[in-house]
Amino acid sequence: MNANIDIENFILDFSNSCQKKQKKNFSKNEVITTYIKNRNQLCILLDGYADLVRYDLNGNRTIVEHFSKNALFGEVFYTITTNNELLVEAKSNCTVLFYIYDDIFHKCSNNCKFHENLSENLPQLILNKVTDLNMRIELLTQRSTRDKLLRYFSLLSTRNLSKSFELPFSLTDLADYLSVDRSAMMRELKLLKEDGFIEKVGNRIILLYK
Amino acid sequence: MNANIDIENFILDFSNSCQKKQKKNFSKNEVITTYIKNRNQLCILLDGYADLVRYDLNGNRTIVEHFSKNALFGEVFYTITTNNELLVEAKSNCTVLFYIYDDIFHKCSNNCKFHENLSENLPQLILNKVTDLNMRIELLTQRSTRDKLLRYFSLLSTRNLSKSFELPFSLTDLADYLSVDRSAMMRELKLLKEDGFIEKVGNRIILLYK
DNA sequence: CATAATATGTTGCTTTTGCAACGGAAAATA
DNA sequence: TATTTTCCGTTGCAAAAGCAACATATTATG
Repeated sequence: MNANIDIENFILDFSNSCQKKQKKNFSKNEVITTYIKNRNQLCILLDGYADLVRYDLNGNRTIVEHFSKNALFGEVFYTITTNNELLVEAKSNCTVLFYIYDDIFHKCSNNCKFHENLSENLPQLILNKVTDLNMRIELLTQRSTRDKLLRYFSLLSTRNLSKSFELPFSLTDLADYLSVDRSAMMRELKLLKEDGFIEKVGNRIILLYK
Repeated sequence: MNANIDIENFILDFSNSCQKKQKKNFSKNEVITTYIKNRNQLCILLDGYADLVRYDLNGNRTIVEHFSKNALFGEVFYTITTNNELLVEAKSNCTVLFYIYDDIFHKCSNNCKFHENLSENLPQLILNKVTDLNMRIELLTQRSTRDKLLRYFSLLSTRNLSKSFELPFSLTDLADYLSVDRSAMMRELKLLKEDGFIEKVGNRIILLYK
């Protein structure tokens, strides 16, 4: 998000040199990849939206991360310790670059342009991921559904530089993202409207407080 | 944790060259640093234990991260958007290296050994942080206090390669780490004992299931 | 060692959340 | 366009979690 690097050029080089990579298109709702230990797959979302989703043994679905253009994902970011399924699902038509690495920070033997760019830009991209994850943690540590909603709305408001913004999720998915029950979230959403904190027009939220 | 880099040597060089850094000692319960926007401070915990703690407007205390030897912290990892206080508190006697950076990934003009090592090792250290944060998120997305406890215990069990392990937290702090009410957590802990899931001897937990 | 401070353990009560179920709206698909 | 599927919105009831208060144990500290 706050990357001051030339990601467009990076992506371009990423796509045009070296062999251990592959570009693929996906339609909405297709599974882009699953996280499997030791496969060493790194992915970049070139276009579209996708979610990292976990299905646990109780049947709960959790949206672990929400990815948009230029997001990095793959099991390199994950220490896989559970038997839970971890899937990346396309939420729109997507273009994804897959890359299999030996050592993620080392240049390949070919000394190709792609790897030069990768090792140059990867640290900053990963740092961006850290700040994203820290924001996610701030959301999840809110103690009530109301606080989670308000914190999330405030975040979107800041990002959009406006008190009025579109939700990037369906309400069903928002509940899975905040890790709460959908009907309980709907109830809280209604209370927030009744208490004059927000207005909701379709998929658009308008914050009414200071 | 899974860093296959020579962190001891890194730390050594970190300590012995270049000027924009400072080594300090802290006693238990002292505040090591607070997160302040745009100060560009990066810290490495050379020794001891420390917590990143957030105090919110409702008076809740949350342990955002728990740091041990060689952990990286500082506002570079954080997009500070709230008015909440973010403090790093020493949980034992600590030695901390502070470093003020201009551009975190660029070598300084001196071309010193410290910066050479920093830019070499930082990416891997940050990647480790990502995997830590992802585990933290997995914990926090558990839907009940029971599931949070069991997930956390399972994690410690894996780390210690044993069904029996010491808690690195007081129970009060554990509640703040899992983002739940302490008394509710104590109740759940009792139920876990009664239901035969765990045994608890002082600060030691023993897992009794498969 | 005495005393203060902090942590553990417990409980009754209240509030919040989850669960299950349903009808209607909207969107996807044949 | 008709029909199926998914999503939205709601509710009653049950379960879980939070709050407040307290007693006891343990740990720091003068």
